[in-house]
Amino acid sequence: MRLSRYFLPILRDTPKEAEIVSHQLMLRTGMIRQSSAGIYSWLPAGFRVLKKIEQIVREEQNRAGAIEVLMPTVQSADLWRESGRYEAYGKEMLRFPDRHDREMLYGPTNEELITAIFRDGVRSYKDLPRNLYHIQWKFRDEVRPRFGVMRGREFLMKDAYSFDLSPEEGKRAYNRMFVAYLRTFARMGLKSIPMAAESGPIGGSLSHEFVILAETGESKVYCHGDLVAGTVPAADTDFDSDLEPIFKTWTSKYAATDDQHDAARFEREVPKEKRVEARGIEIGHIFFFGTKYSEPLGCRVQGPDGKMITVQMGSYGVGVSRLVGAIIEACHDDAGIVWPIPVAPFHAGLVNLKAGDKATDAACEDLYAKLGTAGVDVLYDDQDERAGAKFTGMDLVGLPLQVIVGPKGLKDGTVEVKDRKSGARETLTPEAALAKVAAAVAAGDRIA
RNA sequence: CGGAGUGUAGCGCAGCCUGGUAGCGCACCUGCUUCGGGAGCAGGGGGUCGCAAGUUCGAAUCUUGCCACUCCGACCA
Repeated sequence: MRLSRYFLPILRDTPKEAEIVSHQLMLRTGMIRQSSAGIYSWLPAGFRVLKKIEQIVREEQNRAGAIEVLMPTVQSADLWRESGRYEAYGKEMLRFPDRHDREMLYGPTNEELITAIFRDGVRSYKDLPRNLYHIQWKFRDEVRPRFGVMRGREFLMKDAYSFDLSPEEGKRAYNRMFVAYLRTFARMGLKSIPMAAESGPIGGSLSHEFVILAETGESKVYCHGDLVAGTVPAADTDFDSDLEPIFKTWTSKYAATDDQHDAARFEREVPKEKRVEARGIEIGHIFFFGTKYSEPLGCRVQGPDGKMITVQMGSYGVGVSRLVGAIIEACHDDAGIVWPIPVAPFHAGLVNLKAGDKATDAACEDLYAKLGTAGVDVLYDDQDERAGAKFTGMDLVGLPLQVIVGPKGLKDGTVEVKDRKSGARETLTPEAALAKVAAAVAAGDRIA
């Protein structure tokens, strides 16, 4: 993409409504604009990041055997009456009548709808186990939205729902999502920690929150230090195998959110030097809740003995839009965002230090074409303007690599490659620069 | 929903106390000079001062009501 044809409205000053760094940086780098409290438009750069995160989530869901569907944002109140949640949900649910005065709502979650869909589509125990997910906008009319996309009213969420014949099978489904989540967040450059959690209004018995540590986290968390550097299951993990050992490894050490924290147990089980007390951002939450929804909604299948079996369910959420903010909270420095390669809006910036100079333009055009061919997403700063303003823009926007091309270097047949994270610069031939960037991008898409 | 604040150009702000018809920095447009890391000079465009009512000869400024947004708390992916 050429900057001269792109829409990247950068702000030099920080808008005053933004309190936390991710919100400030998202506004400044032209990723989002607020349209009303807790509701945002995604501008091109932000939308790219959102889509990259969404795609990683999708790939790992698919890898774990979940099947993608798409349910609507607007739902009818009827189903919610069946589950009993229409009254229970309260003011967080946005309700409105349609033209026939039917009661409608903007979905805050989808347990009811997916259960009805699944119920109406299966008859036999042979149709289980299944896990259906979708990635769709949700709306929860929060009393107090804040922190930009970290706590908006409208947000993009991946929610998966598992259907099993027995609690034991249900636990296996839970484990599959548990492992998928560890991989999902690791692929985005995050160190997520599963923590015992309260199941809250969704209900149920087994629940873990996936949390990343960040100063601006909303809640206090406590865990064993070993969990921060835990080993993430590899891509070739067999999701049909027994994943309980992986689950045990990750849950045997102490980790709890504030509301579940047991100070005495923490001190008993975790040696002093390993105790981590920090703030955390919740980026995923998984629940096993048995028949809480399948029972009232009548989601049953016929078993081999001819008897009806009420399906065991779990639900598994990832805050996709929240992750954009969460990643920035975890990955930034004084100069701006430092994107992990897999979620960066562009892998690399190509900077023309002297647009209008024939040799420089030609070298840039050549590199631009070749980087594209090599599978590198490039933002090409081709603007015929004063050079200075561009570079800090690249740093602010946080592109992982920058290829800097100017007449002086070209005299010696070289360009510069700058690494955003370390700030290191290397003087290379254009061919070597191309190879280096392509290799870095390929390496960056693997789990470290 | 309780408490506290803020609304003046795209962003950041001054002006309001002590009413006289709007200003600064950045951004934007034009020209010239510049050009290896957030350029300089000159010229210029853009605002019914959140909305409404009131007071007044006259309201960004005073009064009242409303709306929006932000922060702290309670609540939450």
